[in-house]
Amino acid sequence: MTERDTVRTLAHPEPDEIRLEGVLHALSDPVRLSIVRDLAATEAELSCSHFDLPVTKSTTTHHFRVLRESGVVRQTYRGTAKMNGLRRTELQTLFPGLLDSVLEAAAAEGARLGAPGAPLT
Amino acid sequence: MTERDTVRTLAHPEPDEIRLEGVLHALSDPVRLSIVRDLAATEAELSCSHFDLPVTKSTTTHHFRVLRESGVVRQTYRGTAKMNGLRRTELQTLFPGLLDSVLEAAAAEGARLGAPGAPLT
DNA sequence: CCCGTCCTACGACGGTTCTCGTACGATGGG
DNA sequence: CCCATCGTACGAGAACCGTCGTAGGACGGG
Repeated sequence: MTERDTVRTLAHPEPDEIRLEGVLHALSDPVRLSIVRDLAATEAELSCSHFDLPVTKSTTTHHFRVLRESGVVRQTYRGTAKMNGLRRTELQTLFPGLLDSVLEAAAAEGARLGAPGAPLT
Repeated sequence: MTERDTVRTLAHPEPDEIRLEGVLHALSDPVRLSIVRDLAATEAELSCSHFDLPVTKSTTTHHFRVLRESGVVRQTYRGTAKMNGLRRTELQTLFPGLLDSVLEAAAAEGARLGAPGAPLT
């Protein structure tokens, strides 16, 4: 990394090109929201293939592209793998508290729907 | 209001039927986000015709229905007019802080895009 | 009772999205 | 050098979305 990513770079929107509507739309799909939640659960970057999604690889590529083009995630190549990281800082600067609220809301809904017993441990 | 809305009732989702994805999707359209912002700017309920939207009445009806069916607004008839109010309490209970974050983000983006000079007065 | 206003229903259209399968390029290990 | 792995590109189809126009129903005022 750091300087070894000269080849195969990917286009990302600048902070001032990130649109709230685009971010909300990106997060309004269950598959993509699940990706973002997994990404938010760790500080590390995760490869596309790390995710266990109920769609094919083609569709996975599509969803990651939507997330990247809306400015939610940053993607960098690492050998054959493509690593994904949340653009926390930019999003926090543009829309303070928004990402956290959505993640908390997703967690709340997940607990409400998938675990009525509320597993705390 | 209070008890005069016996006729012509509209179907609204219960709090436990409101889905985060649905709310985010409802808010990801510029017209609908504009409606929600206007609604949030006042405590009063507003009629559909009060809004000055760049679409026809048919489309306006469609957008209000999306907002109602996703659980974002509550609609009640008042004579020939249909009044619209944000479901602040339910949303705050289900997804604490989410609505506020989105509204702040929309305001921030509006200031960033529409008013680079930042009109404060 | 009639009419104007407000909103809805229905049908339609064009565009976008989500999904897939298959075929293809890029990288790194043996 | 070959091959396995990872991701992409390119169709392609089904579904959905945003938009409109027209026609029609409900309400309130004169």
